[in-house]
Amino acid sequence: MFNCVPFQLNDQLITDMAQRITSRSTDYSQWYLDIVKEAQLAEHSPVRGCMVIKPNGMALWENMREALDTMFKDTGHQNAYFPLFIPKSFLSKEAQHVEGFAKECAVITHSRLKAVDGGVEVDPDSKLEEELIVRPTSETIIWDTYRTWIQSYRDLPILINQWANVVRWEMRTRLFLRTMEFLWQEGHTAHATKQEAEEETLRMLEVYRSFAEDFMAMPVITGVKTESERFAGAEETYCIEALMQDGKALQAGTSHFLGQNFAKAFDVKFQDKDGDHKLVWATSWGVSTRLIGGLIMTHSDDNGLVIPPKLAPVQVVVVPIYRKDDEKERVLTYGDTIVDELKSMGVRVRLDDRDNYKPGYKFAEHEAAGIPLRIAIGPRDEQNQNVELARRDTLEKSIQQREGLGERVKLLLDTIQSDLFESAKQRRDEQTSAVDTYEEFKRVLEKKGGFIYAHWDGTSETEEQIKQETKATIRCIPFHNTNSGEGACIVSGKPSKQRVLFAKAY
RNA sequence: CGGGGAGUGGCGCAGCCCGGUAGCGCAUUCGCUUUGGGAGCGAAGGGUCGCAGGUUCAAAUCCUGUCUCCCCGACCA
Repeated sequence: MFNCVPFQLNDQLITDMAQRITSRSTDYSQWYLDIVKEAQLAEHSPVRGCMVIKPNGMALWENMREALDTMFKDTGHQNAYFPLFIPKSFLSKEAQHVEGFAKECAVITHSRLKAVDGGVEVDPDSKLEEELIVRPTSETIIWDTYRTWIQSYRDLPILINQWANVVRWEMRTRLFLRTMEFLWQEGHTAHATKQEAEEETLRMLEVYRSFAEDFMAMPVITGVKTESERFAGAEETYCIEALMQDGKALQAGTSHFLGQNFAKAFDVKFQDKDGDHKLVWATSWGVSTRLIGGLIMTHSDDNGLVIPPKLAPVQVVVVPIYRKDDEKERVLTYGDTIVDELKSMGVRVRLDDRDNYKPGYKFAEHEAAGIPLRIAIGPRDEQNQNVELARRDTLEKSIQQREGLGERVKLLLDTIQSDLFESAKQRRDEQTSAVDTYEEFKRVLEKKGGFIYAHWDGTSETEEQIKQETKATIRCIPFHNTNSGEGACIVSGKPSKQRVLFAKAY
């Protein structure tokens, strides 16, 4: 009997959950902020638009970073570091680039403060001859450097990645999704041929797709951006697009084919085998802490965050339950054997032996933090050589034998990882529609949201009109289009080769 | 930058309309009882009420200015 109904919900818990469900359906933003807060990921900083990433959030980012870094190195890349400050003149060398970023740059104009009755003010005498920009992205300073690194075809390709922080002075910010300062990686590569650079662009897009789906368990659509959504200075921008639970799209990563734009702007040439001097071909690609936002909005439920096992800083938490000192000793010793076994098998496990919280509190806390698996052990479990295993994703609980626990935990973590992906994918597919008329487009967007496949005539004018009238944008022209086939543009009626992917986006 | 809301112990809030020297819940510390779904009781500590002016015998409260945060738009990874 005990094993069948080990716990009971109390009134308070039911009330709390009801309130949360209500708040989520009415205000997704608040729900998102609650998750960030309860999972102890980040908080607002005293500086407008910035955030303090707390240890939980940083541990998650570090795991993501490590997985990505491994993938970058496996594809032949190396890490390097370039300056935070960029001379203002660099930014103006590539015409589209300056247009794209000029409106959101932090500018350093002075180098000193001076004390003035109790406070400080900017010393006017310290005005810089040339202002410095805090990098919004590093193409310019990197290509200025590449000029000195590249002379011969033997110097190519250069395959470099940088982990850094960048600043974009955004008008409106949201934790993780759009902060003024954010952490990211930016890859910058230089190649001898166009083909090589194009291959690199797509190779890195595939790395991002694989990371999003295999590690984050976040299904994405890969494709190419339209001209108006293209990165400032790129010839072609490829992206991975994810769909959040509220039906809005999130651009989760981009990979740009930069052509010879930056090589021209910074005069980066190499002497080829044939003796000719040629301009270098370039790519850049990046993902940011925005991915944490994507992770939260893809998997979380009303009990808090859900982290896929591959990325979870703690994969399994062991919660001991006891009344008296002799029970405590027995249970903790029992717990130690479990922790030792899991550790030896490479599982990231933590024994929560804090004495000042009751088990119920710990359960709720670990659920909010998104730990994939919980093992609860009490005196009876110790006696019967059992454990109670609880999955974070499904909230299912079961009694398991102690014997062979390590193997079962490893299997279960794998199962959770793939189940998370499958259920996220199912959710996304349910929120994906294909339409043939503008009326239907508007109706679906209004009532259901999500991804909408529709025919488009390929012009920026039509794209802009749809954006103005519905707030939906073309997320990408997908590579693998299950809704392909020719048709007519939903607005202009002109012929269209394939449907493109629309959604309201973050 | 436009529209709306809000800044009061660590966190969440009440008090403001109608000025009179700051209160509640959670958290913290100590004690006892507890521990299988966010424990109970008792006691204690902690706040120049975002900031700067002004009105007044007296300002969390009224007036002016200013900064910040949240939500909705325009911009963006």
